[in-house]
Amino acid sequence: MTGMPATDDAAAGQMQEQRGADPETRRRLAPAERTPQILEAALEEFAERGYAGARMAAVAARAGIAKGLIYHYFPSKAALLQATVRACTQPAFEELEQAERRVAGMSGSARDLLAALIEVAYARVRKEGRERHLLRLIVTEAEHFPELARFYREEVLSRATAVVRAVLRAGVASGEFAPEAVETPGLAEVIMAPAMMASVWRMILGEADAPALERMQAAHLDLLLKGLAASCKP
Amino acid sequence: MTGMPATDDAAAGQMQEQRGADPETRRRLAPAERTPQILEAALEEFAERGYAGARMAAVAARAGIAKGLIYHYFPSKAALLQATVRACTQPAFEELEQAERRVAGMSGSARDLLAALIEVAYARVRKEGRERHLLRLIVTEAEHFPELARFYREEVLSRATAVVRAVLRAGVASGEFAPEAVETPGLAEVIMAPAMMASVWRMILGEADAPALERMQAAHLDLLLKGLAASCKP
Amino acid sequence: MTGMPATDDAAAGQMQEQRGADPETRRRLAPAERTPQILEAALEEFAERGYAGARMAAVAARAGIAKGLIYHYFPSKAALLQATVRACTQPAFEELEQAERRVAGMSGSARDLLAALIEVAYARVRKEGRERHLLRLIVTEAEHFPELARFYREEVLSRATAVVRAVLRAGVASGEFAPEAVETPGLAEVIMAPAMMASVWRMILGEADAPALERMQAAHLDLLLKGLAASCKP
Amino acid sequence: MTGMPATDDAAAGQMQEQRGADPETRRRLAPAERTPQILEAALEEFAERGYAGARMAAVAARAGIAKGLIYHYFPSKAALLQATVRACTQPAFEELEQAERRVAGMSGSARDLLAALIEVAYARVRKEGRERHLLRLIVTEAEHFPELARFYREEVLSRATAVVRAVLRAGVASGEFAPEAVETPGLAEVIMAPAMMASVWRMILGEADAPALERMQAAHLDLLLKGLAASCKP
DNA sequence: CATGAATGAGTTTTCATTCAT
DNA sequence: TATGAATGAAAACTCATTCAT
Repeated sequence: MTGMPATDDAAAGQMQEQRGADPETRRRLAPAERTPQILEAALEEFAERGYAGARMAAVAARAGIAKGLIYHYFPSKAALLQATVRACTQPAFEELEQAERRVAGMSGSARDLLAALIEVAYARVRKEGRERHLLRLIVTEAEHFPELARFYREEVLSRATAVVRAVLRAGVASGEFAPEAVETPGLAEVIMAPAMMASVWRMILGEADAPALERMQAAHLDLLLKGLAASCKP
Repeated sequence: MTGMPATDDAAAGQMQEQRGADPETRRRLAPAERTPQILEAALEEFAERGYAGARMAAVAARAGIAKGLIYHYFPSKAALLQATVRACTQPAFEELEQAERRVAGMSGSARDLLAALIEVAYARVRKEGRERHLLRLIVTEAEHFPELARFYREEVLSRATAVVRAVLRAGVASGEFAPEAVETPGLAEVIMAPAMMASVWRMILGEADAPALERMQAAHLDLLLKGLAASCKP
Repeated sequence: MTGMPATDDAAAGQMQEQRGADPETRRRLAPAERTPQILEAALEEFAERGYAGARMAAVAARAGIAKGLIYHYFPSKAALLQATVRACTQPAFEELEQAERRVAGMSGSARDLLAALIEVAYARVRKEGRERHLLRLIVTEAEHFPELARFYREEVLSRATAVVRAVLRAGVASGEFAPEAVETPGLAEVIMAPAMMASVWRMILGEADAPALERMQAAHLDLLLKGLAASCKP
Repeated sequence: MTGMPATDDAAAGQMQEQRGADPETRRRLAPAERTPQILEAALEEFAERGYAGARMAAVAARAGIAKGLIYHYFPSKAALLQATVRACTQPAFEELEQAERRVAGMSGSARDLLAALIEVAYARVRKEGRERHLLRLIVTEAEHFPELARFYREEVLSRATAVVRAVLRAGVASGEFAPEAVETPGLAEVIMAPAMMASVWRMILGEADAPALERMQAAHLDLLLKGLAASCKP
């Protein structure tokens, strides 16, 4: 009994669920390549666990790199979240703008416009991935990270509201929608709420247990068309 | 987003002192008194910080007791959350039932019924307190604590849907609402979504920055009345 | 949702494995009755878990009383162990003395005496209960509680050695045993070791897996009779 | 037994500093070096205090590292003990095997063989260090950690018994020992018990107060030679 | 005498962060 | 740039002991 041998099983190296390839390949990337890799991993981890529950080690593992390397790119956990939000927010912003332009650029009746708007909205909900993660982050951490609330307010809510209002104005102008549609404050929010709530329900209940999107979308459009129609006299 | 973690607001200074009584005497309470006290504190802490972010010491401080005492009543942090959810869920359930009965017991036109339903829904959103906390918990932690998702699905979503459908049926039966109202799946969800989303917006943006409730409520009711009306021919 | 109800399941009162009778019966005992009850419980707990591993709450539970009551009788955990050892040690001491006298009082050949001695020794090993617990305590805690070592040295080892020597002397005197038997230091220890080791083996391996007592006893006696015999010329 | 817990001897003062190197630099070692270092420290601590009494902080201090580092290598206190036992057990096993071979490889009379066996056994007892610690651990914690009991049963007891039986067989074959020696079950255990008990006595009473090894060894061998001799007619 | 709620000083365990290699 | 061993401060949890009832 001269040397106490290292027990093979118990020792080091738990939680190696790297993503990246073999250890050789993963070395020496330029910051421009490494950064988005880390941010992607961070987004997933933060969205899944929340800020407090996220572990830097887990982010590193998801990114397939060592813990320490994160600190070459971001000075702290908080900074990583900040960067994550910004990185996430930028494309989301662009995508929203795109959708906005798409709707704005449309010709046709206001009813078709509305239908297109609704379709775009539910399409966003259907989509997996970054946006869902971002929403999760917003809902979960907005209270603690004001930038998230700001982004949601300015880039999501008010933009969406603006688009809806534009459509309403077009409909009223063309005589398709009742004139009140442009004068009722809060209407735009009511109009877009169901699609957004569908997203939240999916967050809470999961894809499987949440209300079916197609049905909601159809019922939603139908209700709006009737409810906004100029000819409608309740 | 300048100094990431939003300066730990209230509880920063090092855990605020007791709640009510004098900090001197060590009060001995019966478990039946102490338990809800702890659960109350836990609900606040969990809702405010999320499960991972919540600290047992903070719960104890909120309840005005020593850390260790919590473990006299609950064996672990997870168990405390579990108990908190259950305790929280029970009264919430009862209140929902009450609201349900109130609507069900109403006489009058379906349009009045609908108005009443909407009023009840927004009234819930307006109310501060435990419910808001519970919602926060659900949205934030449902993924990690299935009981929360279960509660939301069974006690909130499906109940609410049922009530809405009942109103729709009544309206169709009385000829006030168009017949499709009872046949369109997903309609009930669309109908109640705006009120629920209003709650989520308040969670994300705070009381001040969220869309105004009264406006939404009015626009919401108006849209529904028009959209559901039998006479409406879009 | 007015009061947060106490969750029935999670709350208080784990580990009630009282021994005593119904809660009414167990009240108000005179110290003379309560003390041994506690000491008994303490012995079991200390023997089973060791000093550090023993919990006062567990002792109380074993004794069927409340934690606090122990402190009416013993000022601290250490004091409880001390008292336990003393209480345990006293009867053990008496029993040892008795066995000593029994052997001393025997008439007959030294060989019979030796057989009787061996029988007494193994009988002790066979016996369950307090002694086994005391031995466990001694082996486990002697290092930390000198009184235990002292007791073992003075009351167990040296007494046992003395008895063995007396038998040897008798055998040599009667010519049955070879004269060296009284002059060889360490022989007495060697003679009694197997019975004691049998006890230790039972501690380590449990009743079931330890070497069979009957076989050891027979082999032991046989070996001694041959090995000590005056007629033996190896 | 005056001041119960025997004044915490060495480690009292507040945890002795490092072991070897300068306390300044933070040394980065390969796991293959650090692991045995920790296991060594753990063995000492566990042996000295028992599982329940051992403190992770003390293990860390003995190893000259920070508390947290232990958890880099072992997930919990229990796992550390487990690993310690395994690590400890491996060399012990090898040494036992060596001793076995040494005896097996001997030529000469069975009496010489027996003498050699006894010498090996007492030599083990005399030796300080890891073995003593392992024995302590086994005696103290076998009940709670079955692996310890298993190791003792399979690697110590049964091996030792086998060696003794081999010697007995050789002696009977050569006519030196009486034929019963191979047929008496339990004899092997009786034969090796005194050496083992000597170890236990040292554990209980300390080096100083335990029966003298040399005397026991001499008396032991003498008794065996006489008791096993073919020529002996008691 | 008796209870068990309450405390507080530890102990184990976790993890962001640092730094030797 | 990259690693993961190492640290330290904090958080979860335990339990001997106290004390209101």
